[in-house]
Amino acid sequence: MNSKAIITSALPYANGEIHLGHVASTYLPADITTRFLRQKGVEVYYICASDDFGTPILIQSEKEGKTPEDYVEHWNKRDLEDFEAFNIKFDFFYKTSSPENKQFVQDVFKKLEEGGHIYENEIIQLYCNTDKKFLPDRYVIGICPYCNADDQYSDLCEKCGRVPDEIKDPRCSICGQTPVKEKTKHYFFKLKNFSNKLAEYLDSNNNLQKDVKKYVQNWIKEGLTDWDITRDISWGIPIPIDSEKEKVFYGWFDNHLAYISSTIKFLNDNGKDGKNFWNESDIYHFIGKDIVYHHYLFLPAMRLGINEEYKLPDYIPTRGHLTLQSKKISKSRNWYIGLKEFLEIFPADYLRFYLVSINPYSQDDLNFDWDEFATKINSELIGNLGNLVNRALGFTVKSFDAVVPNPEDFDNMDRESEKMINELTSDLSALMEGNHLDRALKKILQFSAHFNQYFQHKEPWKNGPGTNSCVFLSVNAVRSLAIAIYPFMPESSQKIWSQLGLDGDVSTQGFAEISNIALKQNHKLGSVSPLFEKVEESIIEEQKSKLGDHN
RNA sequence: AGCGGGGUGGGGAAGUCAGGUCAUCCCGUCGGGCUCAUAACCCGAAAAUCAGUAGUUCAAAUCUACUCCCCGCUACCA
Repeated sequence: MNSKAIITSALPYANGEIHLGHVASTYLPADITTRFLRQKGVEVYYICASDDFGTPILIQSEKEGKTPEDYVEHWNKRDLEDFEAFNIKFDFFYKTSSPENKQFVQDVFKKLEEGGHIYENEIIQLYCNTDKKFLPDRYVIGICPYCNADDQYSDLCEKCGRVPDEIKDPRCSICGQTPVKEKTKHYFFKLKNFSNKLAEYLDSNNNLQKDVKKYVQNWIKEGLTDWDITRDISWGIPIPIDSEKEKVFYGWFDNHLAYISSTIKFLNDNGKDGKNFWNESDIYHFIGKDIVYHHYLFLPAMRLGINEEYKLPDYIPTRGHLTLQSKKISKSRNWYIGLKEFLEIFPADYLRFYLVSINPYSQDDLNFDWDEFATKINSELIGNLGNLVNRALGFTVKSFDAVVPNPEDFDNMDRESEKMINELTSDLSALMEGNHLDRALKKILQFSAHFNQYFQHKEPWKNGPGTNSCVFLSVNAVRSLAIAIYPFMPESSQKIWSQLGLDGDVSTQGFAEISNIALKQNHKLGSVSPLFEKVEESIIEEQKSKLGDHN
């Protein structure tokens, strides 16, 4: 394992709030991985930024009568607040509209141009004579050529989900007039040039998921198309060519470069050589499956195009989309749960626990189900893990005056339990390093279940022989759990830590401490109380009834 | 259409890449126990020809071929 790592997650588009789907696939897995690597002693930084540019933001800000600057500033702040409430802890949350990113993007463009990877081409684009501007993407609405739904964007039909090649009956989304076709000069990135090198990169990187790799390799085999990287709008990073004042870069040209520019700024501000650090680190980009194309092809191609001045990704953990009650999340149909709204009802750790437990390391979609959420929280988190913590510590308080007893000679069952503690570190490490967060969490529950059984068999409340050993090992198992669940549920982890009577921040404990039997006789526990409150069915029913139309 | 992923006891999932140690986990049902613990927890039982067919093999949920059925992606989006 590399001693340095940079972790990023897909940049939230600054035009709406963070919802459950966002955090499930990218921000939460990335946050957990960051916390885990830090426990392993890796110098790791989790960097993110808001994605500020593009047509949808420009249009929306115009509608709301705001400048795009103010508009994205608002969402940048709000998103960060929501992330923090969910204990997604970035080391730095910046923005693609930062001066550093502007500079960086323009530099990269120039280098690509010098390298012969950029060319100009005239394309035909719709132009509105009333508004005197070109109309890319969402500036044009019309009839979807596939399903004939009216009032759809030219770059996306929300009815059927497809991307029209050419929309029927095009209209300007600002004034409703029919636009005309005009020629305009655009810049293209020669993605084709990189087919071989991309194939090599994908082949040689064994950390990438096999299924995603296959999928991308097929695209390469079918032949890549060069990529239009400019737009005729005012909101974006200007093209660094004097005669092109009216053009900006397409959002997907500039946004992922903010991974690098934000990291460099953060590290340089903290007295490190950002570029060196980047190149010495393992680079992780956590994404959802919808942006595989950009991260497995555009992003590496652009880094290859500037001679790998910044190293290519080592890991691109890609996860599926979240459905809600088995249906696609949709804001317009009110089939949607905002992160903020959720956290007003349930603790962050409940959501973190549930989302991880249903989220495999694959592109498979996962489903948020309210009933399943309640069951998993009540029976697995509370009935199994919470119960063990509470019964082991509570019993020690009641029967041993909160003091850890001196163990007697271990019998077979004690030794087996001791072994479980000894092996938990390596069992979990293997799973977490392989990004199998769901399996690691299951392993933790298995561990906890074992100690529930052990406690039951030993019947320490009867105060027979072996009671001291049982209490001794159980309390130490709780300590192991506290450290092990830290990446997943940092708040609960810290609570257990305090209940154990341990000082300081549990996050400073190294991962190997999980297997250390560190609480010796005479250690005094803190004050003990149940960690979790059960999820009430009535609240679940209330939440379910909020979804969907209420006309 | 192409590509990708699936079909495992009543429900939801794991296991499939490296075939045997495997039929596992959670919920539910039934019976028992315990009383330290948030009506928790522990033990046990019923219930699956692991979609179907054919094959490879000493051995297949796992590999191969074909068939049926689901879902996702195809360059906007986590």
